[in-house]
Amino acid sequence: MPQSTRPIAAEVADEFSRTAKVLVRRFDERLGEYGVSTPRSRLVAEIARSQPIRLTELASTVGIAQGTASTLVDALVRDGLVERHASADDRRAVLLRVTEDGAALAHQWTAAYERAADELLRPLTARELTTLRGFLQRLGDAGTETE
Amino acid sequence: MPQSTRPIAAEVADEFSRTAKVLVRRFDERLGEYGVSTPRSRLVAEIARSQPIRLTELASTVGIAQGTASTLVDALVRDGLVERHASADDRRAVLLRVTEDGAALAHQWTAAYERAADELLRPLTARELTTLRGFLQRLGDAGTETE
DNA sequence: TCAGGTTACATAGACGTCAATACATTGATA
DNA sequence: TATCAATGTATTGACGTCTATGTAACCTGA
Repeated sequence: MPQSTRPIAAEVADEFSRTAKVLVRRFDERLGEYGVSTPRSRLVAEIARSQPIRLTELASTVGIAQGTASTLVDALVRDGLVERHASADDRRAVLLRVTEDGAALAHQWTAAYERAADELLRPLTARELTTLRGFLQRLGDAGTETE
Repeated sequence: MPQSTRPIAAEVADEFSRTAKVLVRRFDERLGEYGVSTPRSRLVAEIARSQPIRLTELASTVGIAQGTASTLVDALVRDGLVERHASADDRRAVLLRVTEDGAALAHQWTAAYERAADELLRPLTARELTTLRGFLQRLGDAGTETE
């Protein structure tokens, strides 16, 4: 009966894609109650945590392309949550900071993000979460290394 | 030293998002060599595997919204890889089948997809992959259940 | 038989994302 | 100092994705 000739790796890839989409959707639902999308929330949180931070560093920390970060930050600046400052050292660089409004919202959104994470990942025990984090890091790092 | 006041769940959520993006990107690179995107490849493969299949069923199997599936299938039909047939039973329904060309490409793309999966998931052992699959299923299923 | 709710699909508009490109600045080298 | 490659951002065009909505067909109960 089991015609599972489908390789385990392919199955995991399928499942990964599925689960990633489901989780993204649920995160967006949770954060949507606060009137913010997940990407915006993550960007503001990261800027608040590491300010002042360069655009490129922000992009790589959050794991998005530099161009994407540029566009998203643009919207945050338009909304008055983030400010761009020229760097004194390097006039090409842009240093990002949150505004007062941005800081307040960042605080609120970070809490909401953490609650959502806690809730959505509840099916796994703390021990399993640690294992999962290890798996994810190994998968994400492979190929990024010194090769 | 460790100021890891950041909850483990939030860290895992961050890492999940990061890794998902990295993997998606790498899959696209691999499959791009065959002139196809990952979503297109997965759709054609699933249609080939389960034909004739309804649009809605296809969408839920692959884990995308029905409207998205509709748009993507549209492109596949335009490219002559997939055909839409009216269902005899239910005139609202659309039954999807691959064309001869589609079947040939599906075969090739499925192989490429499986090779890519095997390669990208190589950092984990077979045993770990099984564990990971279980984690993913539990995360994805939670909330979808009989509640 | 027909009215109203449900289901299947298509379409529209918005968003996040990427790669590729353009531009300004920097740094290293001749 | 003049030049040229490398670096930091912004912009552009394409794609996959979602939700919300529209339309047609189905089904059920009076």
